[in-house]
Amino acid sequence: MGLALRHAHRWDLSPREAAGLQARLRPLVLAEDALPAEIRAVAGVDVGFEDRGRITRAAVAVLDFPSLRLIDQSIVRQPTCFPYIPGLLSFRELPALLEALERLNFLPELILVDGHGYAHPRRFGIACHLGVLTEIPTIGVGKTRLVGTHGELAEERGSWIPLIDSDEIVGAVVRTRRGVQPVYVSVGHRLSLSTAVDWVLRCAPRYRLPETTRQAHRLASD
DNA sequence: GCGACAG
DNA sequence: ATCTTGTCGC
Repeated sequence: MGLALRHAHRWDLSPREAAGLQARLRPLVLAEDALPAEIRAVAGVDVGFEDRGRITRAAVAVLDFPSLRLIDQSIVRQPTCFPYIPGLLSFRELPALLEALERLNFLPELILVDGHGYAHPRRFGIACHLGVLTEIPTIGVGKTRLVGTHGELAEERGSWIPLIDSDEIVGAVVRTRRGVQPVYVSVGHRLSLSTAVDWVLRCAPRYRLPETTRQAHRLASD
């Protein structure tokens, strides 16, 4: 309860129609800080698959901030409705994820998504899509690159450099832990890139991936 | 036509 | 994402 979809739409679209919808929703993304003054709960969302991909399992882990203790969770299983197509990930994972969010007892003020946000071919990755539909601030945290190039990143935790695509800064390559591969951070909705990087570092005090993502992944996997 | 390609 | 054993390093 409490979750009101601002721009709900149909999900039974062809890949071509899906790409067109992304272009239509893209202008709704706000890449400026518009978060609540106090953030008490941060959530991580992730999706796993069963039965060789026929079943989609979406999970949401809500953590108290700054303790990062799990305070609420939700797991939803649904028949998979869309194939995996690079650039159209949200049409495969969001239906189940939105259902999981609706079943939450406590809504978070910020969501870290497993996948890119603005660092996307049409600047509308799954983090942007989820943010625009729910109006909850979101951050895209990818484990691998979808678009863009970047230079050498310093080794120390906390260092970051811009991710550039078509002469535009679309995200940041962030070192959340020394000696491990960086993560790709980008704006989802209602915050700036630097604020997004700050929150990812605050939520990933020890491991490569944010605690939010780790918890959600655990729920969506085993 | 030849690669690249989130999860 | 998922299918899968051992292995290198702190």
